[in-house]
Amino acid sequence: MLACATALKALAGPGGCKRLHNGAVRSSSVTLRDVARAAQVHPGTVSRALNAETRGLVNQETAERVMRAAEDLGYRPNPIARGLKTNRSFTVGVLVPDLTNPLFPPIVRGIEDRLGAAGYTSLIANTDNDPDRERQDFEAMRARQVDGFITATARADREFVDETRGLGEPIVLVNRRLEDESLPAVTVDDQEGARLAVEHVVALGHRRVAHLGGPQAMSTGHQRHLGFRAAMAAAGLEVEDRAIRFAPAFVEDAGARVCRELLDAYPDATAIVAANDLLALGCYDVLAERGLRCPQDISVVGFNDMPFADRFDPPLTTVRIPHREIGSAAADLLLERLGEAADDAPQIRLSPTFASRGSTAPPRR
Amino acid sequence: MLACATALKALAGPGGCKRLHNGAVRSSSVTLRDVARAAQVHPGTVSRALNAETRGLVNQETAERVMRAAEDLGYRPNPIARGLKTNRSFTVGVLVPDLTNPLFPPIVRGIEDRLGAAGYTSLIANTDNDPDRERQDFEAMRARQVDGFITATARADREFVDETRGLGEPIVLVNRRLEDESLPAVTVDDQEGARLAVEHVVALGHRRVAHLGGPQAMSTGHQRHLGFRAAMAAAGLEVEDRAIRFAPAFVEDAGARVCRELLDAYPDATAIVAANDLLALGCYDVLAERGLRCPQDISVVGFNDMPFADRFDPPLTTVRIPHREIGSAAADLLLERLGEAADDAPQIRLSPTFASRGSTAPPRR
DNA sequence: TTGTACGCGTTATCAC
DNA sequence: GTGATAACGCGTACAA
Repeated sequence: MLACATALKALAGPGGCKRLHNGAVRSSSVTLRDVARAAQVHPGTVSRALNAETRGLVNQETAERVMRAAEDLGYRPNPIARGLKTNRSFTVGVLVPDLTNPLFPPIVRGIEDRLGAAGYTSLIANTDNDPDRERQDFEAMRARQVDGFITATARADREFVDETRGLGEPIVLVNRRLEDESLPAVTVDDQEGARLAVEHVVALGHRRVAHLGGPQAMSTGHQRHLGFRAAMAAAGLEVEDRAIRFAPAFVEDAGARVCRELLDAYPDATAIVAANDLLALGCYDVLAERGLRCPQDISVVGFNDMPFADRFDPPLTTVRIPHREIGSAAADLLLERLGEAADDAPQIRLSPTFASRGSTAPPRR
Repeated sequence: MLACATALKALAGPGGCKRLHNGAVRSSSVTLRDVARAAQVHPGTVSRALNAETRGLVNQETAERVMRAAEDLGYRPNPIARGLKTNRSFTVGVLVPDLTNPLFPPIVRGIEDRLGAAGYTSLIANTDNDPDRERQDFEAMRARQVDGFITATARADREFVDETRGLGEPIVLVNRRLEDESLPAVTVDDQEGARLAVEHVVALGHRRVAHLGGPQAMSTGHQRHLGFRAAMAAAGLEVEDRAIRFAPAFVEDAGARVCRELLDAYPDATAIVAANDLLALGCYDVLAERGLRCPQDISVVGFNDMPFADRFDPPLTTVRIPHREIGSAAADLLLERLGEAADDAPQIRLSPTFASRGSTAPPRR
């Protein structure tokens, strides 16, 4: 008996063996026509019978015969061919800055799980926040006929909007929003989150609270900054200019660098509200290098509740966001738009909660 | 002037506007034929001219004319159509148990970056270690005509091998290997890693060393166990049965549960070599709940050096593996096989290193 | 209700 | 060196 694998290799093409030695059926390349032959009908009929929406057009028992044949042969429609005809690939592009940033995996899973349940596959690309690379990924995905996009990348608004206009594919923003709210977006309520953070340290007795902000070109950085100011004002606390510094990126070393500036300019701060957990970790490093203890000497609050934040030393007090739900909500938004082109741009804001842990304590000074 | 976006929506099909008001060229759907028309040649010629491998068959200046026309029109070859003809999708399927497990993002990035550079796109699926879901993802990817697979999932060998046989697409294992080494695999040298861990604690003076092992059905769990035994023997240390327990999964709560059993059975252990960082974190929890201090009362060693392991309390001493390189090596292996079907099955073992941090110290008892 | 025929965008195999 | 033509697998008007 000729081994199936060998036969396949010899043929080096489609139409290989359909039955393995164990009797299991394997669709190496069984097409619509094969099913048609088996069911004694025309390929067109098979197409109709197998497609749920057109099944009504075909005789009940013919349909059943076809479906049984398809089942027997292990027929799997070829999405490539289907897409060529229908201009739909049932694929969506997901752009994130960096999958190794712990913020994104849960969001991506939220997206993928929801999209997968709806029969869509997601293509993931990491842009490293490089506009060129982002553009490139974008084009590559369009070339692959993705039906839509979900993006968590952060490009300057104008530029992004310009390139997005006239785009055939719907696009949903996740964990970021546009200033003019012209694109559907799912984020956490960043201002609310910042308020939770400020209220927490204020309740502990802090008065001299600093803000280690994120990039102001990103909506998260900007909104959290606004939220910080608003909450401080609401608490009747003055915010000096030197109490606020912005990191150019949401990464640890930027956080450390800017934290040094912040402490130099505002040495009597007793608490730092960071715009992001990684920035907060940068603070940890600076405090350690300056012999300051956290939380005894200075309290630190993060934002995002990244995985394992409760394992840090000290366990990070932080604003908790529903990562997974953010992803699935974005997927839902896109799914709606994939069906029928909508021209509204819902702005979904999910509520953050708060995780009080070991990096905050009442001030001693 | 009619807005382009509106026109597109009205047409609701291909062949929309090709030029935006700003003069930028956008390929809403410019095809080979459009280029052919523009360059005054036959579509076939365009195909040849644009494909690097067949370009030699076409006149130098004709080729240039075609390429310029393609450039001008912003032509992007449609991979769908190409795939239909060539039976290649330039897509590979990547299966991981769970992207939110911090071990995988760096590996996936290693894979994607390498694959992307070679013009391939990767489809990622999370199986949650559910065999049914894995099978399903596998089939879905085959249906999408992926050219090959890279999988980090852990299924029982036999089953997996059976379903893999006669598969047209090449497959590469990452971070796991088959007992019989019948499939190409890239892993770290797990036994070597376990040896590093054991030697470290032995050098610190530990004699009563316990092993919190991983699932023995997984090669990582199994190999690390073997490595532990071998290293202990090499150090002239006896390993009692009660000094070893296996967790059913590489997750924190399994680690905690089994760590309790381990400590109950072997209360005078002074060091625990865990098969994985998450299991080590489970140990942290149990030590804390029993009032034992780490490392003063008991030392703990992890495996993987997951991101932020140095931030834990205490900073986790662990075996360090080159996550990213593991991914890119796997991608390389697959890339080789995508070109020409090879029937060898290289077993690449990357060397682990060691990160000595705060969770280990000399024994006090 | 079902068969026919064509087209989606590309590549491959022929001629010329 | 280039053009014509036929596929690839599927969906879908249109005809029967």
